[in-house]
Amino acid sequence: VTERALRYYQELGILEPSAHTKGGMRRYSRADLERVARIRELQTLLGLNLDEIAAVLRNEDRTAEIRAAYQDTTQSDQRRELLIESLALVTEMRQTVEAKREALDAFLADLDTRIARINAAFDEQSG
Amino acid sequence: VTERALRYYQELGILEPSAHTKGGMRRYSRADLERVARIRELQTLLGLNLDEIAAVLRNEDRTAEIRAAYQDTTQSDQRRELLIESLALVTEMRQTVEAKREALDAFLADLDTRIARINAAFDEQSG
DNA sequence: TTGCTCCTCACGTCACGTGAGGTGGC
DNA sequence: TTGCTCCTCACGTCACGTGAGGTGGC
Repeated sequence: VTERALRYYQELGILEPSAHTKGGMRRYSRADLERVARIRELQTLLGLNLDEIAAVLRNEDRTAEIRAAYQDTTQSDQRRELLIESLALVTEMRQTVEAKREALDAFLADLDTRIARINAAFDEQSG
Repeated sequence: VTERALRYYQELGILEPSAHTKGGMRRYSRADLERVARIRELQTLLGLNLDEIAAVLRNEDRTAEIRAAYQDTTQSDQRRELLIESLALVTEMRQTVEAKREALDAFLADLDTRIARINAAFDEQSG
């Protein structure tokens, strides 16, 4: 992951360096880098574009907020709303991931039959 | 998959329409469309770029050729070479797919703990 | 103080998307 | 014969890659 990518994520508003030096240099914390890793994971594993990733990250940030402010019991209605929203989003993502995994399994099975076929051709040649 | 994509694949030499009308219109056979499906599968599931896909397709085309010309026993040495090459390529692909599947499994497990956590928060709220 | 790193434009790339305008076959 | 489909440029887009040239902090 290059400098350019980090700047591009910042430009899109999905990654803000947690600190700047007085000279204007961007400082990335460990949490920032984990966020970068999350972005790349969502890109490569699920094939999401940066708009979709922005939506996922927004939701994850909000649920993290709820968890952090769990003491204040006053707004339990709003909290319930956010829990419902999170559950819907995560469940939806789970389904797409599950579908992708099944497709990958089918792909693997196909590769295995190819390998078996090639080995059979070898045997036929030797025998 | 749009017209533009088909033309682009043709431009790169990875998909040639199997026939043309006298007027110059491209005719895609069922085998052509299967090739397109293969291209998309390699793109979306494995994240290969069109250069890498070209290499995979070249190999698959050659192994298909070998299988088709299996009668002529004369060039058994060359055939063995191609079998070895194919086995290496398919085995390598199998490993990357396996790695991807394991990553997806880990991703699924993470989603499941998130779902469980949200449900626990619901229970805590109701109880 | 001197490199060196980081900075901001800005153009290039890959895999197409999307009209713009024109010819030719059911 | 008349639309309509397919054709070829050609510019736009997304997610960066890659220098070009300049300032500022160990």
